[in-house]
Amino acid sequence: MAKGLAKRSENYSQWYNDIVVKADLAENSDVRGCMVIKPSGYAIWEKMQQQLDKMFKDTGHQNAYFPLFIPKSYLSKEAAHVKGFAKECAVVTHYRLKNAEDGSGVVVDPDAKLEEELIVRPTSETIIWNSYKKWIQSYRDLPLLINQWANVVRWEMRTRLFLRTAEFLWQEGHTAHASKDEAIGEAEKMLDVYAEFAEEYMAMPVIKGVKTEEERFAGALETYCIEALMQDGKALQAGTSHFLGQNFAKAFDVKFANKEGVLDYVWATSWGVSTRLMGALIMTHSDDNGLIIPPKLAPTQVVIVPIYRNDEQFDAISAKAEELKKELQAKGISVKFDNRDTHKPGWKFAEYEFKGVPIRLAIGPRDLENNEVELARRDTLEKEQISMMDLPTKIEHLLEQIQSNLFTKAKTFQEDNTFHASDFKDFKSLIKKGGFVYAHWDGTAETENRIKEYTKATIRCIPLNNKREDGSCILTGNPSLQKVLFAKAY
RNA sequence: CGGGAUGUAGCUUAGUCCGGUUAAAGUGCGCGUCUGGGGGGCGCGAGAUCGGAGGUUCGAAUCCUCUCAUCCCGACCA
Repeated sequence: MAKGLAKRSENYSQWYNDIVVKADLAENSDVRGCMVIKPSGYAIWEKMQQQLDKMFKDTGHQNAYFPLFIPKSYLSKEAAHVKGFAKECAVVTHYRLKNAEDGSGVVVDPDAKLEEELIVRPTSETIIWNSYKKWIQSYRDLPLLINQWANVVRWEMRTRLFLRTAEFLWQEGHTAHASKDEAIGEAEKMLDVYAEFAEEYMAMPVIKGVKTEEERFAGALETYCIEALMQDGKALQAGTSHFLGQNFAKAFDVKFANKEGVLDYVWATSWGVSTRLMGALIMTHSDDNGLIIPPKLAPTQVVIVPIYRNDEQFDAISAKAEELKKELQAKGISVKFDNRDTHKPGWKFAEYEFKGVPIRLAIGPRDLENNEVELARRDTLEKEQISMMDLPTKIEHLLEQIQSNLFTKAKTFQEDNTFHASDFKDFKSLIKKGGFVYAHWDGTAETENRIKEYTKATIRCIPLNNKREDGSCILTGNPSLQKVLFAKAY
């Protein structure tokens, strides 16, 4: 086990925190609830961004940027929306500081009070729809498919690095459509994009579904989500996509003339994923030896560590390593040759293992003599001596293998920890154990809340393409048409 | 905002109950040296006005008062 890292089995949340801090991904800042994302962590986020951005563009979206500050009056235009966010908004009330008269520093200048307070965006629906009103007049202006990469602020009481922070980074897509069906199609399409990203790139299996009314986004008619299962048996919502109906169009008076010249409100969607995905990535794959990053998101996929006793050996190894590095780079593989003389090989091994680099190559004098390298893979911790012959091709294939192995492992874990409850007693013990639990539910918010009260478990989603099966609610015994997915959640 | 706790070196902490030389350790940092195939050994060194203010005392990290800050548990949550 890695030094200074808690074991998952003993203290899961300590383990998570240790990984984030010791793998140098992020740290708490002096600003309560806010984090500093360090270079190692930000590099992974950039890989995620790059891929998602490409997928958004491939599905016809364009990036734009809207203001950080939202006039208070905008936020209050959609009733359900403001209700959902009111309790966690940061508010700007003044625009100037001045020197304190007693010389103790600066104070807020009471003369610089804003006419109307500005809200630091918790999400941007309102300010964006205020613009859309000006942009949309005709069916020819539709669909409008916009995404923005931004930071948002939600004043959380209890925060955890990446999983819940007061300020976080995300993307938010906001689209406008001429028809209801098209908007629903868009929300579903983006959910598919998220699911594909999660499974193909993060190697994290997810369940696609819709939220119950209780769990729905403030202002949405339907909230779609992808839910993932973490190693401690708790669920994590990894992405959401909302069908907003005409709620925002009505609140901001966004109408368009259709082909017949008749005015109608436009139909809307919004969808987002955040730096919370970093938390999901960490908790899906990592082990008691540290972080594990799937190759497709690893900023460094291969690291080469030289082992030597003198300058002569170092020079010979460096020449070989540089050559190998070029060959790997030619195949689009990101490589780091760690030629620092300030750290020893053993130290470097531990370091890269902890930081989750998928493949490590060690080259020493013995290897050079035999035309071999020592190859260690992070996912299985296996080490083997392999010939330099065709090494780049072997590594290329191995990276693909590691990627698929991580997904398979996570998928197996998810399957092994998915259960079906037959009655409430059964349900309680399954939930206590952790994992996804399918159970019949009578469809009422009241029952949902009572179950939450008794067990702390919530309905994560009603899976898409769910099997219809008649049954009776585990709590009330009332008729139910299908089982829904319960779990304790982050 | 209710309940509980803690502030001592960059970090983690001991010392506080029961006041007494120059405030201790691990880790990290710097230098030297032996080293180098899994976080290495040895030696030397820098680094703390003990959260802040006031008080009690011959003497305060330690006792008292006030103050500031942070953390944990609850209500809320991408």
